Amino acid sequence: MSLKIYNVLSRQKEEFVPLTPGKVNIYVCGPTVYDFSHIGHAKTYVSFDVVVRYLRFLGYDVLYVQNITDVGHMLDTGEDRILKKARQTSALPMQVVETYTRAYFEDMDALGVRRPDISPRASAHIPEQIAMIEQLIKEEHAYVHDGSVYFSVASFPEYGKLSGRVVEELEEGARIAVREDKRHPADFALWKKAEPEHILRWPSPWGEGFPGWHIECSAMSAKYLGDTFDIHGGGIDNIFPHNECEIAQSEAAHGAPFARYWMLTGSLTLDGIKMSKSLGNTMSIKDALARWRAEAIRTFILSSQYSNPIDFSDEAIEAAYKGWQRIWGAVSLTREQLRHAAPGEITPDVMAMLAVTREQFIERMNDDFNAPGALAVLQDLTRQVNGLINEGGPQTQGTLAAIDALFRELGGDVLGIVPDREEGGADAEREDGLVRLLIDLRNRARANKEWATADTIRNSLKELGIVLEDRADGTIWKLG
RNA sequence: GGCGACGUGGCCAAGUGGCAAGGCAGAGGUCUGCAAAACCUCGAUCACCGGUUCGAAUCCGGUCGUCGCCUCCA
Repeated sequence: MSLKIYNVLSRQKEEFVPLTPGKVNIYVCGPTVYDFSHIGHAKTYVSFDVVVRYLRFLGYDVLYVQNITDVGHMLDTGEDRILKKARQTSALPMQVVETYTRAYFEDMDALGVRRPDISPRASAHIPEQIAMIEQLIKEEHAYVHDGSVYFSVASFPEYGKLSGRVVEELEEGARIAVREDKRHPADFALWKKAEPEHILRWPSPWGEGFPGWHIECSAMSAKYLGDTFDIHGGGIDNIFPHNECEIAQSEAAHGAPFARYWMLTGSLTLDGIKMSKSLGNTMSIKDALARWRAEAIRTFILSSQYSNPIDFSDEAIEAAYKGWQRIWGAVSLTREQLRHAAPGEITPDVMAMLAVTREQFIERMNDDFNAPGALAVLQDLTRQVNGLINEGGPQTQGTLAAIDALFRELGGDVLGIVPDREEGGADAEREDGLVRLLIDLRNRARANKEWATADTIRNSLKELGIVLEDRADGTIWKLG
């Protein structure tokens, strides 16, 4: 069975056939760096992280580009949001940009999101954007008015094909501000003339100004991925106008199809309400990471299909965390057993079971990256491994190593929820040694039926976040 | 008003024509010094109405409801 992707452009699931066999070029709309990233960003970027990880798992040579918007993203007051932040914090605009770009990568790193191959900044691609605008003017898809340049929606009949919007209806909409300088209310800015107080400015054929928000994605995706590329991703909330404008600009300028598959992630609500800067009900990734470990957040996000909306709540993420603990418990148990397992080959039964698991996992992921289904497969594996180790007696090195390898491959490499080892930094080994020493002392007490001493050690460790579990074959510990 | 998603057991959620995955919570059991973990067992006619079909959660029509977008937002 081959990979199928739900293509928003065609509104149906399609078999994925890359432009160039074996290679996938993918572009995902990145963040505007004027504030800390929130858990909505986490949903989108964790989702695409898994998409890219899975494509690589399948053997594709993936080139993943994700922009950093550091200019041109305006508020409806006409003020650039980065300039606004700079003014509020008495900082230079590029200081603001640098601060939040770094914070964004820190957050993504902490969430286990692998970095894109290229993270181009809008401000570093002004010449490319100007060149593209000139091309659009030449092709009569854009016009100049008083130092600004607008894209003419009327010149591109397919405008609206992604979002299902119809230009005529937009015209009637009362919510689109009619600007004197636009020929059509739906026309959008490619280049804006900079007023004297606007610090972020560049020279252009039309005078000093700055690029419109949409053009960066068109210019930078073309530069790094080509006029036509395989997958374009982003959050569903940007389908209109942003994504629609990208398509119009790119296809009008290049005379070639833009992205072939459009994948858009569902929005995230917080306690049932849409999270937005204007409403003020946001939760930053840093806040979330202070309360839950990254794997719990990833598991929560991957518990529903990427295209569906999800609601973030304490109950929901707690349930996801408990579910993750089951998987992690089986992985830890496997690795613990592996420390002193007898040499030996993998048994045929286990080999067959692992092969079926791997097959089912791939089947689920091939169905439009069905991560929830893939998680269910890992839960089945978890149940079988627990049964095998707890009831099936001691397992050989070969068996345990194969189980561990499969967890690493599917849960680790693809989903990013099974770490190579429990975190603990440089002191991890020392900590492990100390805990094992305490376990040894406690077990001597238990042998003498000194239950009070044994329980004191266990309870004290629990307060430090270390949980002991007495098994028939020995005591193991884990972080609670 | 327009566009688009969605409504599956207490909660989350997979499943696009053929006996309804998985997780969380709950109940009972096994194991255990106790605990924890684990394992076993137990639960849904899939919002409602009508239609197509031998057969529908899945297709079609309608009703009700929730959410997102249309203005900055991943």
